[in-house]
Amino acid sequence: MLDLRRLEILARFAARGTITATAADLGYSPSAVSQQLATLEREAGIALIERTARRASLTDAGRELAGHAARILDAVESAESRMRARAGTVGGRVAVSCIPALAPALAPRLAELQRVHPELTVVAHETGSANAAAAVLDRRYDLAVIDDWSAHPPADGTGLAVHRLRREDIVLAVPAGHPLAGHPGPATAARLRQIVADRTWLCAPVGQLSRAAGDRHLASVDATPSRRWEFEGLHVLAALVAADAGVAFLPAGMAEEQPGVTGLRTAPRMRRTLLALTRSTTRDDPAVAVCLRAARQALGDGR
Amino acid sequence: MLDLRRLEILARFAARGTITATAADLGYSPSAVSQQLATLEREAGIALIERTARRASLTDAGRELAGHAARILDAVESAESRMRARAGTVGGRVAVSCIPALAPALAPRLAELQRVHPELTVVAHETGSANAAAAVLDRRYDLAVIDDWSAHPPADGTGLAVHRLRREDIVLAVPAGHPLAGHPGPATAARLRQIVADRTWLCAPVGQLSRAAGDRHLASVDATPSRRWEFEGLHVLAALVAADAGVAFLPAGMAEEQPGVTGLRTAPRMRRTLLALTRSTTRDDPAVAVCLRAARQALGDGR
DNA sequence: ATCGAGCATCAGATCTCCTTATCCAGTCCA
DNA sequence: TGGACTGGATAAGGAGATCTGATGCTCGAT
Repeated sequence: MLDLRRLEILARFAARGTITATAADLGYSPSAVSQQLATLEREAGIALIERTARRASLTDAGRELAGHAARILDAVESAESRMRARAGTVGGRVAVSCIPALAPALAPRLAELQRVHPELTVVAHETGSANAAAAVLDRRYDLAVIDDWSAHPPADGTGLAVHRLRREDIVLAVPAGHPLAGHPGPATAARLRQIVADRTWLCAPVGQLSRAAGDRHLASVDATPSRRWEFEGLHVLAALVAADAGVAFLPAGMAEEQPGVTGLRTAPRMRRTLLALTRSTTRDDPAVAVCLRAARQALGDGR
Repeated sequence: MLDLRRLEILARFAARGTITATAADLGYSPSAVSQQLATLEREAGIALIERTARRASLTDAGRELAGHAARILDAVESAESRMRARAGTVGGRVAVSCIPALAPALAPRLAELQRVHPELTVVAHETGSANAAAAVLDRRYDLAVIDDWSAHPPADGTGLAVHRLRREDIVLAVPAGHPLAGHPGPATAARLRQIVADRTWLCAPVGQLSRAAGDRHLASVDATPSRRWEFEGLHVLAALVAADAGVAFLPAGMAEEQPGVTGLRTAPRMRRTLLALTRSTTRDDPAVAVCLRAARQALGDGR
């Protein structure tokens, strides 16, 4: 009978592509991974891996078996979650990912969990929203807090459970001294076109969801920034606006909290949604549930 | 992570009910089973087994986990079959069950397989048709050859693949010296009513499918045997008819082969269907496929 | 040409798991 | 009532699996 741990190694290898990375992910030595994959090939009775001296890649059979492995591991994880739910024990290791901007708000809540549930180990990382879904499905994280800048955030899908934490309005952040700050009407298309012509436009680097959403909005009102500066991190953008370095789109809460910044409602309205992602196989796991609840308390809008 | 072998032990325990029987099924000592189940409980973090001194039975959690285990093991077996199909190798162990009457015809074909495919091990048993489906689903057998005496044989169902091998007419077998043997018209209702009044009715014991089907037929033509003898095995019944001990329903082929017996067509027509059962998870396994092909050649009607 | 990344293989230490032996608690039966 | 039997748990020991660390190989990049 095929061995579950070997199947897990194969699935991880399919996701990562090299034996060394697979070993690092799983906490084994590359040697162990190499041996286990060799054993799995013997058990399966067919070549799963194409070996060159420097590179190992999956054969067709290997790819197919990795697919089966993913489904099998899902079923096992699901069964484990159900048992933990029955036992009602909060324990084990939960890997959490959070976008950097929200980490300061989330971390204390998670730290508190460790106090309430001594058996629980939370491992938290900061990562962007872009690949979070894949990372959760890949079991690199069990819970990921991300933001979604599109009008219609994703819903539960293949293996992924999506939990809406909060909706936030996006505002045009201008320095408190700016003429528009005195007339706090909405940032209409005309106003936007004018301001991007006058002032430096501050935004996230290409590839970030907030950048794409902001660019879409500007394009929709036919506003083309005359000068762009790119910075990583919404808090950095907020500080730059306060320092009169330019203007930017920011979440309303963040603009309010930043002294020296005034936020103007956008028209048409622009929003982002804070989401938490889990695997549907861990839906029943109490450990994941308490982490999700902590995220709701730290970041949710109370619903 | 839950261990696959332990899950298999749990699933088997759920099917058998005692640790000793589980161990016997899997070829372990009871001690090993006991230890593995204890380990599984520790891993699952919840009691799976209710232990009294003399009896071990599943808790609710244990029953649920056994259900998950069955699905997981199905997925694993399916993956294994797919890999074997890709490799195209006929090997491993195939457990075959066959109803006693057909075993003499099937066995030589299976023996030949062992010659053609040295890597293949076939383990054959004779069992009745009644519990064959459950035994196949339970992995006690990989292939079961059974007969079905109902008008509408079962089709593929939950996890079971049904392969039709042959349909056979059922005839009324009378001794060659009997008056009806000279007038080989069909055994109509009237003739049946008369003959069961005159002669001893030979049939299989209660519980056999052939017995139930025969009784149904007799009842449908309102014929009540005046005297019954019950014997196990259709070949035995054929020999008894030849020895002028009575009359019986027999498959046409069996009646023809038996010297001293004449078969009369039944009206309405009565038939049995020879079926082979496999798990749908082993549909792709070449080893099961060659055994099924052997059964078709030995017992099928060439379609 | 040299270096480094990635992988395979080997030897040894550790750990897992199975078996045998023994014990315990009910149940059956005389 | 008291053995014999059945079903299960536990302890000890050995066989086998698996991990690590060391070593060597190949290929591509500097």
